[in-house]
Amino acid sequence: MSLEFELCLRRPFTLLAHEALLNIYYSASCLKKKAGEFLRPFGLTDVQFNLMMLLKYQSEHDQGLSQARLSNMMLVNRANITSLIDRMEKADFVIRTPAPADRRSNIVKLTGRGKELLAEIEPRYTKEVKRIMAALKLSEQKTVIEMLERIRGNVSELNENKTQQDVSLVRA
Amino acid sequence: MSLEFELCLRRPFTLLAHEALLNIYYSASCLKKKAGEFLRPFGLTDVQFNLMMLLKYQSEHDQGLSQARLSNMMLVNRANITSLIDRMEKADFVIRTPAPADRRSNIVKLTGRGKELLAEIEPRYTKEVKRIMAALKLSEQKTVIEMLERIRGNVSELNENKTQQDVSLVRA
DNA sequence: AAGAAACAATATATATATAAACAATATAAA
DNA sequence: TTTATATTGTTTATATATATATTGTTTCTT
Repeated sequence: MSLEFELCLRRPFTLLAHEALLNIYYSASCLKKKAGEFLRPFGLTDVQFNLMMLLKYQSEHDQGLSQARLSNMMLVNRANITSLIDRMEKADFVIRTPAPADRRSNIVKLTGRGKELLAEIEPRYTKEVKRIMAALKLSEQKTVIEMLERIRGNVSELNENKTQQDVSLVRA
Repeated sequence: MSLEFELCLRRPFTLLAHEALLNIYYSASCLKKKAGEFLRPFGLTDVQFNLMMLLKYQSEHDQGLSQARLSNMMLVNRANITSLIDRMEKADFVIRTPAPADRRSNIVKLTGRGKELLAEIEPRYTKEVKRIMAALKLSEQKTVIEMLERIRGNVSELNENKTQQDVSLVRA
């Protein structure tokens, strides 16, 4: 269903580029909303779930990740990570410990309860992602990814939210 | 540049569907951020600009739109529109007047200042949208739109944020 | 017409987002 | 090694988002 229809617009878009842009934006909004509804019964927000997934899959041997690393991987401003972790720590999903090597840094890890909850949610989440994205064939999914990458390439050079360390880490 | 690279992930995605979903989500986030940076010098947020564009292009003969209509067209919860209009009214971008036909309803219109500002911003905004979306050929833009529509179709039947009036309005 | 249902705007509580500024710490450069 | 710069986490202020509840108002049903 077209955006024009979904948003009850009286007049069509005059610029295709703008319609495409708003489609990306609106689709993300729908997906985010859907994720929120799905996760709500588990007491999680989509952002919190995403953070837990990163802790599970992006940290070596359950070592956890620093708040700075998490914020880079999540597009979440460093300023938000503080309160986000605060809430998640209060809910006993994660724990925060001082990093031994760097006294500025905190290491965030999943708690037992966090791991259990994630184990319960993840298969259902994956199933739902597959169901929704089955709207596209695998080849089409690749096409969308590639096109979106091209668009982001035109938005800006590099996300300035990254540190030099991150950049070199990735280029390595 | 791949999401894996941009987010400095240590491990690749295991599920293509998930990678595609996160690409949509991340791309929208980048575009929103970019729009915010672009509009900031004019004293506007992306949401406020979007609202002003709707007032300009979606109301008949400058009649304005009700808050309810605006919230449907914007994906913004009705609860948010109140404070959004409050801020924009205070900044003299829009005015709110009671609807003559329905005493429950407010009509929102652009002020002179709002129109002037929009006239100043719009051509530059359009230029920037064109520049960014030039990453895709017109045929590709159509493809993206069509694919995203299919995905949204799988997310849910209909946005339950709409009133029956809106739905019938569109189907008319 | 009377009652039930729907609707418009508002208010409140919570959770992100943004930018900006800060203190403590670490690292690079001279 | 001192100095300059960069980084980490935090706090604050503002702007959306979500859900939920409430007050008028309108419309639909009977």
